[in-house]
Amino acid sequence: MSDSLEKIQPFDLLGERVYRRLRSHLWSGNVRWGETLRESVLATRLGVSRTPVREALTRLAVEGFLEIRGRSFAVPLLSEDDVEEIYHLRVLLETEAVRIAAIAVKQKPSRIKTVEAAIQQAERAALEGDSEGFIRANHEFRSSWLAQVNNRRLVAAVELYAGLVRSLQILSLGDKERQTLVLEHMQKISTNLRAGEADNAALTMLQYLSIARIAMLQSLPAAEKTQAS
Amino acid sequence: MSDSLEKIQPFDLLGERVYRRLRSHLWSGNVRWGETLRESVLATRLGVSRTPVREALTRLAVEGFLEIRGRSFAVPLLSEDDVEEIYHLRVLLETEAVRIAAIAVKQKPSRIKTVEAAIQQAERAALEGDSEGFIRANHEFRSSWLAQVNNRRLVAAVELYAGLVRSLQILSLGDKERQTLVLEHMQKISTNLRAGEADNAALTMLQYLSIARIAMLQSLPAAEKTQAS
DNA sequence: AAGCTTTTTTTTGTATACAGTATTTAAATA
DNA sequence: TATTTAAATACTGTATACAAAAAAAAGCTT
Repeated sequence: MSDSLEKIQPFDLLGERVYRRLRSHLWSGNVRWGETLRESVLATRLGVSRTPVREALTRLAVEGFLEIRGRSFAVPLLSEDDVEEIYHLRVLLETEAVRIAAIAVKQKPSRIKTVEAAIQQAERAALEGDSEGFIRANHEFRSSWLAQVNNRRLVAAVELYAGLVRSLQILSLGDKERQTLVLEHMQKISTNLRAGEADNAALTMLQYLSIARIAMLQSLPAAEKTQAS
Repeated sequence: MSDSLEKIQPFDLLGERVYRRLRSHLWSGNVRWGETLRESVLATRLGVSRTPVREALTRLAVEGFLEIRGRSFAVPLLSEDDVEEIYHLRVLLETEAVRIAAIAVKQKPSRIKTVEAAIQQAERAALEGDSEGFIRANHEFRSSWLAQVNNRRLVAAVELYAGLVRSLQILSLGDKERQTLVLEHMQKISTNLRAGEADNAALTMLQYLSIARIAMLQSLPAAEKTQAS
């Protein structure tokens, strides 16, 4: 499978590395929602100049991880409406994507292996009370079935909208009961995939996302009512 | 409706203006597919420095209007697979979006007016043999029904993927017969919307996109087979 | 002349400089 | 003391400088 003489890839540029660092920083949840970012602060803390920071911020803003407030970039404060919008899209995209994955697994059953590995990882994390590990496994689970989807743009879109609520997952997936519920759905989806039941997989995904949506809404930061004068 | 004392908006920054100019340049079709762009050339021609050009290129790349080839930005060469990917997504997103629009029109029928205006514009352009005007009207038509969709992210996604094939439309929508076919579907969708028939609107949209997909595939630039060594 | 080195040129990636704008702080007036 | 005005500060937007990398050109060898 792997080509020992594949093209050697140039090491990551600063702009790329800053982008990834900032994105995972946003995902980490250690940010104040609504906070406005100062380029020079980030640049200093990351030990680079403002140029690659600015590039990273631009990319993050285009993707929706940041918003433009006035002339600066800010961490968006997700409202209920935002969560509704995102979950509407997630249902649309992920039910379709998982359908495609089910068909792919049907054609070559061995493809289910990575999915099952991710579930085992999640089971272990849930048992050990390792919330961070559970979130990682959850992400691994999504990657594993998405790997069976041959539409790269669809995959990118799924990952994008899932990523937009990632910081809320930390609040939502810390709960033990919720972990069990999520785990059950992961297992059910895996079963559907293994059986090649595209429609069932889509249905289970819908159910999962409905639960996740409610969890997200509950763990939403209290929206400060800003009044226009 | 309009507030005479609404917030005065700052004039567009260079980065924004360059972004729009480059995007419409890409849409214009006056570009060589696969061509690799040189920042300094663009900067000189636009009379600005490389900085805002770079910002615009970054944004365009994130959105998929450009691709990163090595260290530079390049105009992507759309393959058959790309068109299939994009149309798969367009069907998914636009059938759902038009459903929502139909419900919105049902609740307030006057909302159909802008849609009908766009169709009239298209009819006039088709009659006068004004291809450019027809493409504009086609775009106007999409904007008008999208304005009834209250999910901003869904709207943005629809516009994004529609935009990715815009340069191909020039080749595809120049044809007189095709214009008639497209016009018929626009009218049918409008009728469905006016009647508040969400499912029918979605179905008509699917039919329209199926036709458009084939047209796009036919007007695809001959793919030069690049062989890896 | 074909292929390999070496040199030159071009182009990008990042840092920095600087001007204009927004924001904060301080001063002044009522 | 509250409010307005003025001064100072900080931050962004854009241009430019410079170094490293890539590409192109020239020279050498066989």
